[in-house]
Amino acid sequence: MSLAAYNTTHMDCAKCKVKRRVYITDEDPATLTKYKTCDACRRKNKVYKKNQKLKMLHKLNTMDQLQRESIMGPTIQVEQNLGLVKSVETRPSFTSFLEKVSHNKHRDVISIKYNCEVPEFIIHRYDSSMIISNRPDYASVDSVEQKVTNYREEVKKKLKLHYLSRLFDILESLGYTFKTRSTNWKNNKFYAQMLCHEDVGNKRKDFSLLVDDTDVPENSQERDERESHANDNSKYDVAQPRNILLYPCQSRLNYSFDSTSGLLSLEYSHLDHDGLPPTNPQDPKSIAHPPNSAINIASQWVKQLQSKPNGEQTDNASRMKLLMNPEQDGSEASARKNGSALANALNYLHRNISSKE
DNA sequence: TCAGATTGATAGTAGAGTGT
DNA sequence: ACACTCTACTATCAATCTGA
Repeated sequence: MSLAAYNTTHMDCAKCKVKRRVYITDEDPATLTKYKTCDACRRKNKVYKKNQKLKMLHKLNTMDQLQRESIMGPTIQVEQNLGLVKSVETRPSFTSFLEKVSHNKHRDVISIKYNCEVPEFIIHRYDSSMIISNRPDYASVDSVEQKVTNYREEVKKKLKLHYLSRLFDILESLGYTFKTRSTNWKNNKFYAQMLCHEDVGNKRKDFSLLVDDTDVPENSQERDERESHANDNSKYDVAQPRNILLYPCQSRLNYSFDSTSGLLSLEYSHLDHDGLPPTNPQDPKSIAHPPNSAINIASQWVKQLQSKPNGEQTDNASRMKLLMNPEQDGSEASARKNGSALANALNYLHRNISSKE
């Protein structure tokens, strides 16, 4: 489209109704077709939205502060700094983060966080233009890739050396070992996830839990077949029990590093093993998955569906009713079993909530 | 068995559009 | 000016795969 064509447009701004013209009401010709409002109106709206957001955040911050004060009394001034985000300098030190982790010896630790800007003398910032522009003419794409790979290796090494090793040392003294679950680079950011070595969530999900042990097939041929498969591990790839106890400790150690800004953030959660029921390492089915885990919920559903006596027909409505209210299935033993499981789960939940208050 | 990579899902956020 | 919805994008997390 020519400039003249743009200037003869009859499109009005949906907000201020001014006739829109390229380079007059709209700097970029593309915005004429992309948006229904002119640059000025969009700018104005953007400023307004930003102010609204700040107001809202300030309001929430004030409400949160009042709420906390009503419960715990006035807190120290640093916490209620008007700036919504604490500056890096006023944030808690890494040592105080480690100190909070150290409490995990006798307490559950839920979602404690640490953020900091890693000094440039520890990890230099990633700058793709530097890598490419400094590339000698003879350099191949491979060598650029190699530089990126080297940089990433360096990041991991330095994070480990300056931060993670200190954290692992504390965890080791508590008797906990965290292993890497996954790592991932995305848009110059490094994400990593670690889990407690003894966390049941760490282990392969055993979907045989969905079928109760007691559900041995009546049919002897079917039963023999199942037993023969039970010994055929290579075929069914069943997780072998190892000689360690497992706990539903809901562990979580996530950290990320922004290689352009140098920002490091860590988040740690882990339930104290002493307060958790250990599982029998010889029996994979004894693994106590957390009550709200998908596998437990699914398992409960399957059990409920299977709990009806053989041959008894149930329509969809009554089956759904049964799922919504499992205690009414008429089977006393089943009700007692499920009831106690539910009660245990609720007690466990309340114990955790009250321990955090 | 493990670390690391890949890929997909999802929650959160910013910005545009529109009506009052 | 304000409130609301919708959409696109981003950050983060989780599942799965692969190679050592």
